[in-house]
Amino acid sequence: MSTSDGGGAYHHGDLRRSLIVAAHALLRAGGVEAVTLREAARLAGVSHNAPYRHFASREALLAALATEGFRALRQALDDAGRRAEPGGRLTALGRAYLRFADADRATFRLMFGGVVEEAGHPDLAEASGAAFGALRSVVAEREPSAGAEREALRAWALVHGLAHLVADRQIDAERAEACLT
Amino acid sequence: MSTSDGGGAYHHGDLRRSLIVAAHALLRAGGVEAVTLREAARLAGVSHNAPYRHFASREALLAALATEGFRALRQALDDAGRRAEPGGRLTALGRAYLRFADADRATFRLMFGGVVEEAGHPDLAEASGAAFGALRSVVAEREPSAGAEREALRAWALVHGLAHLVADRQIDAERAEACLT
DNA sequence: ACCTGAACACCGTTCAAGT
DNA sequence: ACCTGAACACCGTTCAAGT
Repeated sequence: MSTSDGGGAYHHGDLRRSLIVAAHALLRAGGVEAVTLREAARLAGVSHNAPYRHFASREALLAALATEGFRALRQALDDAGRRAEPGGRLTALGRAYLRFADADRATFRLMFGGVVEEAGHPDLAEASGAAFGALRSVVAEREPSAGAEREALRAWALVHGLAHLVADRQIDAERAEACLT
Repeated sequence: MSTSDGGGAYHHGDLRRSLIVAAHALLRAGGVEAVTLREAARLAGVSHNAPYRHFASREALLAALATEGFRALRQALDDAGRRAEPGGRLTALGRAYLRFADADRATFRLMFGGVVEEAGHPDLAEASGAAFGALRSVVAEREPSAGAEREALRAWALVHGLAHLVADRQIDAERAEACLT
């Protein structure tokens, strides 16, 4: 009801969301360093100070972006896993992982760039844990033998490394996908 | 002669180097966002404007840090390759790569974080190319068969992914090294 | 609750000088 | 050549108000 009642007094039914959308646009366009509270506020049409009602600091806004990124990644991994036959599940998840990195390089880098530390951002830690959990469980299901943990870690690292190389434009997404077997 | 003649008029025989050292300390202590020209100048004992004699912009300073990082990485890879027997060369390089990421996480992230683009920084592009070349040549020497390119890329991605996981503190360096076989 | 304007200490960058 | 001080437009963050 608060979203569409058209009241004129407050600009937004959901300023928090507007700020995240604006910040995401800034992130995609110019990387982390282009994400500023003041510019996000400008894009959302509010004063430079309004964001503090929703984010305690610039880092909190960045943490929210990273959190959304991990949720989207987890969603993509889950969808890929559901659509694949059991035998091809790991490859399907790997492809989804690589496509995520390729489609939103800036967010991928924010998620893994160390600018926001998970400590002190429980939502972020939870979202990141959930995304890794989705990947790990599928890896584990394919490697139930002895030495499974090491093989699971290798598979994870391979996908993760390929994703970084894709995000850094060192290789293109197709070559990366061909490495998944 | 200019380094130690103790002339009092100019603070430094090599302000450029002093600034890089200062910026590196800032990078290690607080990540990319903590690297500012003004603070580096302060640490070097010069006015906030002096750095512009040596770096055209903040990004140029960051590019210099990344360049030094790639040179150090290349050095570490070369040393590791020289010390290893031919059969264990790839593993040795992988270990050196992981140790580099573990020892200087912030620089590793700067090198691969996308904040500085290689285009427009030829020194950086050259240093990065040289480091990758060292890795690639050893990978290629171990995989001379058909499908070699794909296997080389897999090996590279594995090491790179492990290094990122180490830099992000998702796994520790020992577990990562155990994955190199 | 949610928003605003003024204020403070920072930063990158430029300019006009000084030796 | 190399350095300085003043200046400008930004930014994060805080404070005192307004509805």
